[in-house]
Amino acid sequence: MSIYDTLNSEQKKAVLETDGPVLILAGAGSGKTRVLTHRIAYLIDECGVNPWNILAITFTNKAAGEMRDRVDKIVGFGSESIWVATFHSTCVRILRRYADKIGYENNFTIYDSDDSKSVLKDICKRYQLESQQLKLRNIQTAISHAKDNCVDAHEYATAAGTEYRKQRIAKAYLEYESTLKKNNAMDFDDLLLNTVKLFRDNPEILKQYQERFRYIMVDEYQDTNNVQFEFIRLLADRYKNLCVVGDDDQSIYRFRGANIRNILDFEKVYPNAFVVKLEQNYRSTQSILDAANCVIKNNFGRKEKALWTDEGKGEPVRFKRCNTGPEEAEFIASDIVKLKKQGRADYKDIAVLYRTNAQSRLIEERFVYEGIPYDLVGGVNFYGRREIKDLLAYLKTIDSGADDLSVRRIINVPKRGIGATSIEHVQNYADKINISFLKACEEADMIPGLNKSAMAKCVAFANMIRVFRAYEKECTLEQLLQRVIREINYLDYLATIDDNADTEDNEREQNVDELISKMAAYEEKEDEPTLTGFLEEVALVADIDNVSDDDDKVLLMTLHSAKGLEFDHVYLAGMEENLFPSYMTLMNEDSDPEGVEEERRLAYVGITRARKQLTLCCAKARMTRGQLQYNGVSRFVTEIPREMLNDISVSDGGFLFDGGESINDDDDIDLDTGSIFKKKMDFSKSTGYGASPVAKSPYAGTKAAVSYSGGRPVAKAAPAKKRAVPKDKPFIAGAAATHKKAGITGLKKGMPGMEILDYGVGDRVLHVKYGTGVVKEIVKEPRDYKVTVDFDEFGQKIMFAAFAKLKKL
DNA sequence: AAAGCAAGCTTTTTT
DNA sequence: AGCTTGCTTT
Repeated sequence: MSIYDTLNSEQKKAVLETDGPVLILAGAGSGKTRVLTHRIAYLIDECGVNPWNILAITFTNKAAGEMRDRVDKIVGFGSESIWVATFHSTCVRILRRYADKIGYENNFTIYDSDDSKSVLKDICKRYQLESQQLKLRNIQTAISHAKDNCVDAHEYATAAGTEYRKQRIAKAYLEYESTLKKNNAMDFDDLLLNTVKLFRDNPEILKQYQERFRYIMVDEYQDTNNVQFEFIRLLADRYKNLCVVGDDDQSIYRFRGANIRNILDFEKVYPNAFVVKLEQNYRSTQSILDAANCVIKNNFGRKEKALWTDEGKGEPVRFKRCNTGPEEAEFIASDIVKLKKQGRADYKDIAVLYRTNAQSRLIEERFVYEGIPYDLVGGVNFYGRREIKDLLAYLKTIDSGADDLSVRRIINVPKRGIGATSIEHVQNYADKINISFLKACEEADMIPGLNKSAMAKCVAFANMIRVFRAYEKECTLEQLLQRVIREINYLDYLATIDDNADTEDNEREQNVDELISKMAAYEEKEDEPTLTGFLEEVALVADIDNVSDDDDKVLLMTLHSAKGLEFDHVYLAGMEENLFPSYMTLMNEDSDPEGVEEERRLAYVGITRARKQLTLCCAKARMTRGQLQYNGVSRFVTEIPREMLNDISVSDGGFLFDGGESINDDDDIDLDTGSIFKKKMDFSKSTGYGASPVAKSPYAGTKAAVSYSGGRPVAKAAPAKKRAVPKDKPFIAGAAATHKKAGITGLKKGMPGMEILDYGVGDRVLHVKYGTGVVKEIVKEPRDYKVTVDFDEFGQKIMFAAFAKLKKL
């Protein structure tokens, strides 16, 4: 008996069909990872394929790591030379070798979407590209989609033709591209697009990789976009041993450019493709699968399939409609407490899934209140935090210095008295002679318009970076980071930036510590740790990558993040029309019916995460963006026949939800379970948890709870006690603040003060920024003169004489 | 230069 | 509602 005998017949077919294109349509929970790993083992052990020739691509590092572990377990020898990686890291590895072939340096930096955004913002400002109809956000997604479709800036500009909107996007795109190139930086989309470019322009390099990767496997194929498709197509073009695994019903990343046609049309692109359907589910009970099937069958144009299981019916799917959002959270929390008490589940067997990150707050608050330990996935990314971005910018600058964005981020952080005006001068100079911002700082004494002290500060900054670079050569990465933090007094700086000094700064400090440990961990595990390598790793992690099931905690996350995971008990929160499906998709339903279909697939993903018990929850009324909204029950609930649901909305049973109908203000609702009127009152007072110690400041409590422990960027439920100890700290901080304030005012006294003005009403004056204008009015104030000037170009401005520094003409 | 304040936007999802 | 942003104020 071989390991392959444990597979079912369809799985076995998928494993044994090793050559040529293969499409595995793998329903949720049908054991696709198992198939993939066995397939790899089969290739190596039975077909004599060199592990070196195998490439397996996934979407997340977490998935890659899991696959790697499982492959290691069943492949006898050489499993370490199998290339298992995400799309992005695969491309980075290729580009680190060959970026110079397409006009980059090989040590390019990687921009996350925040970085792209700030670059674009500068551009939009400079060229006045933003408007009511065309917002920064639109431009950013337009560019991203263009890249997803392999359209570069020039092609986009050509295609834009006379269309004004597109012309402006094209302008932004062109500028954006040249800025990134100048900064030797690539964004996420570039990693793919540039690799494809590299392959297209350099057939010999492509051939080399084609020869290397003779057997290619792609997981989650339904979520590939067009560049990813092209990347794979090119790689597989020589041997065509391409095996893709996916489920069209789980395609949920269209907004990110994923093209569901890639999987639906696979057989058109590869007419001789071997197709296998895996429909037997090894995860969930039949009740859960029935619910999933009922929902997903409402989609059109899908590949027909239906999940089934050998296991029994199990418990029926539960449905609970609460009055309000907080009540929904309360229900979920108390239900979990019950599960735990009855010994039916550990915390780690439970997940709460929702459509939008904003929904996590209420649930978190309630969890803190009930003392339920939880991990929060997503939300504000660890690497998106200010203090982390600052330090990474230092590291990036030390590593390369070509990236102006990073240099400009830190040149005045902590404050060095280099203000916006000075930065502008330096930038202008750099632009003029086409050098980097950092280089311009080095030769700041050559910069016209820059005053003496600013010059000195810029040069000092450049020197400091030089010193840091020397450190890099002589000490470990961790020591380097520690030294940087110490020498720029970063922790002192952090203490000054948050005004609510009690918890915030402490949290930032913890994040800094966390970054240090991540650096240390990286150094530990890597054979040849480099700064570039660390920055790269950091740039390509997703929040979900850091989730491990070692901790006994309930997981809170969006439905998107949950793809690929499974739990005994799953709560789907916020099953309401306008929330899920979101009002955005409902608004565009007529013009874009695909949107709702994608939401339905998302519902399908959510439902099929559950192994034993699924609970669908919603609220009749909910606070959304500061407004009370009444939502009907989500269609994804009503698509499941009532008799298949156990409605527990009223504890004594018998109450059935009323269709998808929404309720109005003056509808009388459930006066027996607490009237909606009363709940409305609750909304006005924070979030309605009365006088509990946590409720005193529910949000602050939650924030404090979001800490970074155990090496992962996830929140954990913090005990509510935290407040008591640092009680005297705000006092000290407050005292310090007072001193500082006094210091500033003291300084102020010695400042310009009341000078005698050399101009009067009616005179023409010159302002450094606003140019020329006419003085309209001068009002004497206790400290200074308030001068009103009508500028020729900027209109009327009121300013203080001491700061305006007007010159009489 | 930096603090303080009003305005507007957001969040649907993220490698 | 909460957060970021830009403008005003000192």
